[in-house]
Amino acid sequence: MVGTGTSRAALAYLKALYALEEESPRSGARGRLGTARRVTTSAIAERLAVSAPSATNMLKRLAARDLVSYEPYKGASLTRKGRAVALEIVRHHRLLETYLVEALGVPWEEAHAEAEALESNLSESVEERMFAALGRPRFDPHGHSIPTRNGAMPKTSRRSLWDVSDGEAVLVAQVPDSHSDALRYLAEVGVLPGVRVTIESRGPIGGPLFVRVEDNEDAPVALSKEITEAIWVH
Amino acid sequence: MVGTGTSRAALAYLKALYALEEESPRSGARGRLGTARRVTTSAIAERLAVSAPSATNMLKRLAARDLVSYEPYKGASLTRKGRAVALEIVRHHRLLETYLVEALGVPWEEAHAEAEALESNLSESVEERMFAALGRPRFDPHGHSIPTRNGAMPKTSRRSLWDVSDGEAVLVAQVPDSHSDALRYLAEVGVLPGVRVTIESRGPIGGPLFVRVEDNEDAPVALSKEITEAIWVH
DNA sequence: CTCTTGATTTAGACAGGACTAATACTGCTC
DNA sequence: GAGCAGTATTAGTCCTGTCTAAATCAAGAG
Repeated sequence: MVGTGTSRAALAYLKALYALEEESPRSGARGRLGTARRVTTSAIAERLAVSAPSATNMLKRLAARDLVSYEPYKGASLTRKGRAVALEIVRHHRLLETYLVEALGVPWEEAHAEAEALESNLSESVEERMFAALGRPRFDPHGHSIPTRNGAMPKTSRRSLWDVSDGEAVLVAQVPDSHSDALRYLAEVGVLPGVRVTIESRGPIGGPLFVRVEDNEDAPVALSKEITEAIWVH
Repeated sequence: MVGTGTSRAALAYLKALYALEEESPRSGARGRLGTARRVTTSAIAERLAVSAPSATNMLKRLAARDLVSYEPYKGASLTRKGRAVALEIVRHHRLLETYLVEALGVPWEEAHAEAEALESNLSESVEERMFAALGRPRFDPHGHSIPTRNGAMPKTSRRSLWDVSDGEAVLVAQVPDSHSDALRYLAEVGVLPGVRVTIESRGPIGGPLFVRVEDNEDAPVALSKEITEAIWVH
């Protein structure tokens, strides 16, 4: 299993922390080099649908095990050790998603939840077999890159579809993995990783983006600000 | 996942209870018809490597949820409801074992442990997909029959190899699924489900059984009483 | 019928996780 | 620099599951 001796719940916190560190600060090209971006207690609590005190409580325990560095009122961040565990489980998750979709035909939008249920009990040995069976994939079905076994995470584009200017054509790199309704819709209109899309126009301030999908003669599809912010392109 | 709302630990108890009910009483052709064979607290505790008080405690809680019928000092047995949950998880377990071996090439003797780790988080949907991918198998790699989805358990032979008389030839129906050392050995010498074997001779009282494996010109293999008692034939 | 022994259960603690209510801190505004 | 709003943390409970030590039951031996 993962990060031996680390409970399912603790792993969930580490994973959430990892995700929040990744997505949040964009840190405006600043704050790189060890300036560990701290994540607030409430952000974690919200992400895990747990009360704030529960989060505080768990963060303190994870800190005691040197998996996160936590300073009261200042938020938390993963230690090197905690990051390794988080990456291990992210790898499990994404590999499982890929396997479920590719090998077992699980629908795209259900893969995330199924993988989440299984990820914390997947052994390294089975993981390795799935990895080989899939041909050592580098991306999961949503376009997220799969960390390597020794915990290296390939860099990916961080430009969101929302930030693309009108008329520009870009390649979809990744879409979110949760929110199955949204995923079902994206699959339906063909906005998938690897597909080229062009911004046709956009509605008034904060309004929807009208996107033309390659090889699709239909009317452009309308996508909300929220979803286009979560779609990354290059 | 399984038996919704039932924790991993509780499921382990139900599964153990099911296994113990199955293997124990042989009930000398008597005690059929509803005479629910009661399993002792200590048998469960031993099986799960847990203290006796822990077992008592859990049995009481399972009884409160109407999953087992439990009477102090008299042992416990599964209720209809508990049996259904147990069978569901047994199905998950055996299907997973089969899948791991067939589809992913996990070694025979490791399948049990890997399946155990995953079984309680397998959704019905993924289970169904694995079942279909395998061609709706009826037996797992150790020859145990896989309960149907609606909880019916096909009857199997209950004659143990130990009880076969000298010179008689029988077909191996099933071998145990745990004890990887023993399994590795059985695989090595070719004593597998579906293989025909003949009892050559047996050592002095309680001594090893010497078994000749079909199509194998080598010397007969020696198998202990313990292992031959756990191998079922027809 | 009583005693002894071994299996079981009760009692009492503890660790992990989660919650609500109450308190304390931080940082922004004036 | 004081006040306030909002965020975080502490306090105190609860529920699972597990353990050890102590008490209790059941059943066979005499």
